[in-house]
Amino acid sequence: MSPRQLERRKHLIDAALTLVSETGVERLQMKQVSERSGVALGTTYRYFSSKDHLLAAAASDWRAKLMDDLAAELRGSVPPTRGSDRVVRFVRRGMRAFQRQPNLARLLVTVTVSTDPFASEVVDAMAATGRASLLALMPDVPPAAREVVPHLIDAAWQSELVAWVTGRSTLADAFARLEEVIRLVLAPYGAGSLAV
Amino acid sequence: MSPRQLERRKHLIDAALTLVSETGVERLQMKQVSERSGVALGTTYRYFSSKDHLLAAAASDWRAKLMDDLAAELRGSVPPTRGSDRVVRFVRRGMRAFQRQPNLARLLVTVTVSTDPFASEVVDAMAATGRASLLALMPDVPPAAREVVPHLIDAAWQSELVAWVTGRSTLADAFARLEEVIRLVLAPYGAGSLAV
DNA sequence: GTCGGATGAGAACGTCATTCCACTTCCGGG
DNA sequence: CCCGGAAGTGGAATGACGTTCTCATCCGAC
Repeated sequence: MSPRQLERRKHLIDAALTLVSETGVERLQMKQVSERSGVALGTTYRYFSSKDHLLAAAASDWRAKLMDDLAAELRGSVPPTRGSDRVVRFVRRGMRAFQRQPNLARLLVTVTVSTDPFASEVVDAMAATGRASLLALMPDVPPAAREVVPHLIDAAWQSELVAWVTGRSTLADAFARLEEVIRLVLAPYGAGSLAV
Repeated sequence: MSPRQLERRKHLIDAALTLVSETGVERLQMKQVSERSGVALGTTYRYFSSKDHLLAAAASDWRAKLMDDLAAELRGSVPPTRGSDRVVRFVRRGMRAFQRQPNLARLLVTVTVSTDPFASEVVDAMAATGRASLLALMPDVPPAAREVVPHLIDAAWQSELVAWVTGRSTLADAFARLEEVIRLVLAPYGAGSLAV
């Protein structure tokens, strides 16, 4: 892919993200994306074979930025000693980011349930990095649980995200439940850290 | 609502469920529903103000039947003593039901992420009954955890359902992970039951 | 019976995603 | 430097639906 093409691709994704964050996924039209990005509609389809494909790419892009920001943000502050606090803090910041960009949060959900194969790949990749980030925050969890626990927290997070995005719960409630889950799941491993 | 009208409503929902299970949600057309049910298209919209509304009603209906079947099925066999086994067995049967009706499972997911207000209500109600069923299977969980634990298992279940429905994992893998989650979460409360 | 709301049957409308067309513009190999 | 084909442009055309509309007919309450 030539630099020129990479740039076009980026413009498409940026335009999609801008438009989604402005008006929501459901009102996103391919024509708008093409206009806003300065790429012809037909060409758009040369880069992304379908709207779902573009949405998945855009979601992935945003999510990557988000994780970078989160990592940087956390690095800048003193980490709490207790494992569960670290995780809770991480999740709280994640939720805040969603709050700032509700339309992009909804985009994430849309892509998560998309049956487009590319979307599935992207979602898998996102889930993997998410679990890795969580795992990094819980060094005291024993090997036997290092697979399940992050998976579990990720699932709970997804679930709250969906509940919030669909208007079934407030962000505060969602976070509260999520925090409860985290504390419950990490409780058995917290003692060691406390002693440090 | 007259009996006549209740019947029409039922026909609409049945037709929707039949068509969805035959061809999948994405190919479901309102026109087909109207033809298959013998209710005029315009009338359909008098009963359900939108496709989402109809889908939500249909999903709710199916899910209710499903839960009844599950309850009956479980009642018919000897319950294992250990709490986590009971829950695992319940979830396994649930998963099998999804396997039998993948298109309806997908319908469930579709409705779960729908932003239609009626859909949200329905999803909330479904989640509540699901949690109640789970809770009934874990009598040894102490009061402090009787809210979180079912919630947690439900979230994990949702998450696996989505992963399966979108082709990100096989049903076997989904169930295996789910079982692991259940055992992990219920481990602290299992001892008492074992002793019985 | 009679009248008004409900229904049937299906045409008509409006909104997109996706594809096509007729030209330009680019770009790498000769 | 030149040329041919690939890539891009701008926008029209297509096709698929969800939703609404029309109007003739039906049904139940009075």
